[in-house]
Amino acid sequence: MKYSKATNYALHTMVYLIALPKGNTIGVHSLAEMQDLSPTYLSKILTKLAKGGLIESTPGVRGGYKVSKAKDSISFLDVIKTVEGESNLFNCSMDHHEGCMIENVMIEAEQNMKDDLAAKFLIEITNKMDEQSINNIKGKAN
Amino acid sequence: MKYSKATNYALHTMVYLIALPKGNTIGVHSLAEMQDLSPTYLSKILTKLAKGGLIESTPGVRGGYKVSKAKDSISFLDVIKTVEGESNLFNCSMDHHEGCMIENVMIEAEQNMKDDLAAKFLIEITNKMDEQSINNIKGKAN
DNA sequence: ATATTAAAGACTTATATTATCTGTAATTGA
DNA sequence: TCAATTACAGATAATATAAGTCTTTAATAT
Ligand code: SF4
Ligand code: SF4
Repeated sequence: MKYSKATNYALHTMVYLIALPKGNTIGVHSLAEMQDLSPTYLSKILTKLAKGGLIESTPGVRGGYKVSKAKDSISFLDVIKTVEGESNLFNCSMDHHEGCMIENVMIEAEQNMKDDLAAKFLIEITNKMDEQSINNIKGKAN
Repeated sequence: MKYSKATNYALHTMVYLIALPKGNTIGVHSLAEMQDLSPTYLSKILTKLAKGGLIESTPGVRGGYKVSKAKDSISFLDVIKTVEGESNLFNCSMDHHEGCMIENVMIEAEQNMKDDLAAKFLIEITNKMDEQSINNIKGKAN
């Protein structure tokens, strides 16, 4: 059981987007280049984040992506939920779920993780980025 | 990201083994039948649990499996760790991990889940099984 | 108009999970 | 000793999911 690479890419991308000056956008090409991955693949992930309401996009010349919420309000959980989906880590395929105690235990444990992830904000990561990286990103903004 | 079916099978199997009278063993055939799955596949999972020290096996006629620790000491985490392995949910493939703050956040969140799973014991599930199920298992002991 | 950008869908490839098949070794009991 | 029973190991196959590519379309600014 592992988080997908897509989650990794999404988290890093969000950190970059948060580092952008307010209102600026950056294209998927630059974002992919910084993470050394294919733009088309990252594009899918960005579309997911956009549909999830975390970022917004503008097509066309000088278009790109920017965050669509207050930068200090975006939690790790927000990103992970959007990319990985909402379903539970443990899901039994049987159909007599009512009152299942095994599921209850698993769901409760998972909730502890989620609570923690909901209280951790990406801006904390961005705030600790070094000056050079920040300037690098700003330089790539549209 | 999901827990594997193997984890589900392992948890149920452990509940059954804990329900057995102390010292009794039960074969993989019966355990698989109760969960409606292939004995050979379950066998692999049981071997893993045995190597992990949670259960012990005796081959040969009237052999089978039994728990190898105090029944009230076996936690959900014990089982999950044995089946799913020890690696972290989030693992970045880059090689500059030192002091990575993203990883720190993820690992800490995961630890909250693990702490909870380590405090939940399978015997609680067994204790709440109905009489009929318990007797069914006892009847299949060797 | 044209260049640039995101979005969408079909498709392929890679990887992990799930499952089966076959054979071997250990143990019991007749 | 012999036969039945059981766990164990390894190869293989089947399936599901994730990861990544390719191509086309649509929107936008200059
Ligand atoms: S008891 Fe719960 S986990 Fe077990 S088979 Fe039923 S629903 Fe699934
Ligand atoms: S900062 Fe952390 S998560 Fe990001 S690439 Fe480096 S090691 Fe991986």
